[in-house]
Amino acid sequence: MGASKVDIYSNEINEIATIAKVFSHPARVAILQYISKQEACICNDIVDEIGLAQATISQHLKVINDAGLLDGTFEGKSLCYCLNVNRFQELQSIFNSFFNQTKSNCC
Amino acid sequence: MGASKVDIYSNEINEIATIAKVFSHPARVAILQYISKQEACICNDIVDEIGLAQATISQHLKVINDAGLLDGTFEGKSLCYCLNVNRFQELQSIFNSFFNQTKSNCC
DNA sequence: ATTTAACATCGTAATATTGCAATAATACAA
DNA sequence: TTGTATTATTGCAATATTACGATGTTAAAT
Repeated sequence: MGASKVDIYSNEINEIATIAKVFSHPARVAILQYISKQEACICNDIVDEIGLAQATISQHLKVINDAGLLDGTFEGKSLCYCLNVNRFQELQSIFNSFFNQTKSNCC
Repeated sequence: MGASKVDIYSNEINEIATIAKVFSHPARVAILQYISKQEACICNDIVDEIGLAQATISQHLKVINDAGLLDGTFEGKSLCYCLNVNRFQELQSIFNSFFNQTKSNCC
């Protein structure tokens, strides 16, 4: 096997897991942190900053983008990757509501 | 490759990614949610509830436990898995501080 | 001491992820 | 159009993860 059995879980559970997966790799966390610190940044900056190959960074950016976390504007020949703050806060609040509804009542 | 280059990131970044990884599989999210709803539960309950093999559940429980999220008490021949609420809230707050310090200032 | 019940661990197969080099695609500049 | 710079995509190789059956382990019951 090796594949997650996605269909046996509720949508809510799958959503939490999908969101968490975005943050489950340090490169993506670093990229998000870096993007949020810059006024404008292009992929090559990220490559220099993080220390992975350009292809690898591009791949991680795709994962971040698929989660709706990027707002890109085209500026000349280079892309401006920006954090989609609304979406970011949406993920935060989905996560927090999971945390808040998960309480222990034994031990 | 296939292995994450953990050593090129800060401790904070690796910590976020490590925490997120715990929640990045729906089975673990479901297990956490289930544990928090029960007054006492043992592994076999979880197996029935989630629909994965006992060995698989046990494996996921190990990941959850390694994150410090379980408080287990032994009751006779069966284990009582409980959520470590303090640790759970600690993870929530680490996550939230990451979210809160990550803001966009372009676009 | 045996059996039974509940979980853990091991071994293994299947799939996913990570990372990079090479190559494509795109947009601007000359 | 040709070149150049920037990012995406493709095609691997290496490692990680997921899942399960089989087998251990442990503790209570008989």
